[in-house]
Amino acid sequence: MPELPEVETVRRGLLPVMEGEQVRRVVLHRRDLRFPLPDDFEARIEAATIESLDRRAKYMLAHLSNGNVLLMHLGMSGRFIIHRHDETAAAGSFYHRTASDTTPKAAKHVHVVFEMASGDIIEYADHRRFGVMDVFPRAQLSSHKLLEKLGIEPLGNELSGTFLNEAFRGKKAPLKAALLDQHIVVGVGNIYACEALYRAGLSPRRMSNTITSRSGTTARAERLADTIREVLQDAIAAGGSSLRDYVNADGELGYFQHAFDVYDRAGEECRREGCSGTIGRIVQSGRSTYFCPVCQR
DNA sequence: CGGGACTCCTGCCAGC
DNA sequence: TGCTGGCAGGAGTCCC
Repeated sequence: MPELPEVETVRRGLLPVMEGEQVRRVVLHRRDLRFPLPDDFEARIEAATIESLDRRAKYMLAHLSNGNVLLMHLGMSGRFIIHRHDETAAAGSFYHRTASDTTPKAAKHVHVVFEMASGDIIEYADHRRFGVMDVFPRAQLSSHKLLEKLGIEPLGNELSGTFLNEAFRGKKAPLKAALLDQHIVVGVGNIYACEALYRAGLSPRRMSNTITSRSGTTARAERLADTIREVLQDAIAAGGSSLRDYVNADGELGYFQHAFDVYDRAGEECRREGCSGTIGRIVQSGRSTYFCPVCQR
């Protein structure tokens, strides 16, 4: 599932075909993603050059030379498929179709196509249509509804035990729910919330305020801040090192399945040295939580 | 205002 | 074999 590391890896996969490149044409097969695409979506993008492709939380932000910003969110099933322009292809073939024609899963659900001036084609497929795209003037960036209330980035200097101590003071929601709350720390989804809590040895059911104190920080808050960052960094490193696999032969930027310690491991042995626990699964706010009831307290 | 339930959507898989 | 129901999950919205 696309959490921050997957979005970051997809962003890096898109850089070579997007950054510094001009969009020739935008083709929409349907406009109803999670929110309807604005009527002027194509017009705001066509002929513009993508000056940079950034990430904020789980959103990718393409800054366009015409002053607009293209916002893209993968939702749960969003995928990009890259068709590199094949210069060795026979004249007349605009781009080299690959085996993705035979990958019905993604090909069937291509909703947005960016035809680049380079000849490269970038397709966005999203069978569940939980993904989001929008285009708006750069001046509206900080006030954009989807961006303005986002919490801090987990990979920067802001995330610390002190920050979590402050954010979780007086917060009664379980730690798992607090980690999923994008208004506090962004980028953590269901999988990495489980993994971070496991590494921190904290129960997902523990009330958030129980890892805080009036003194400004606690050992548990420090530890959790560290494991959030580590879990995400490790996943990005794994995604980056496997980028060639990640951008598969079909040009599809898929989600690399990382090796998880607890996620989807219900009934299996806890991997912590000296722990004899068995990974359990519970449901919290409608979502599966995996954890070790023995070493997570 | 905080927190939980509900909602969007479709593919997939277990179970009958 | 084919249908059904449950599950997956990011995040906005609604309601208590």
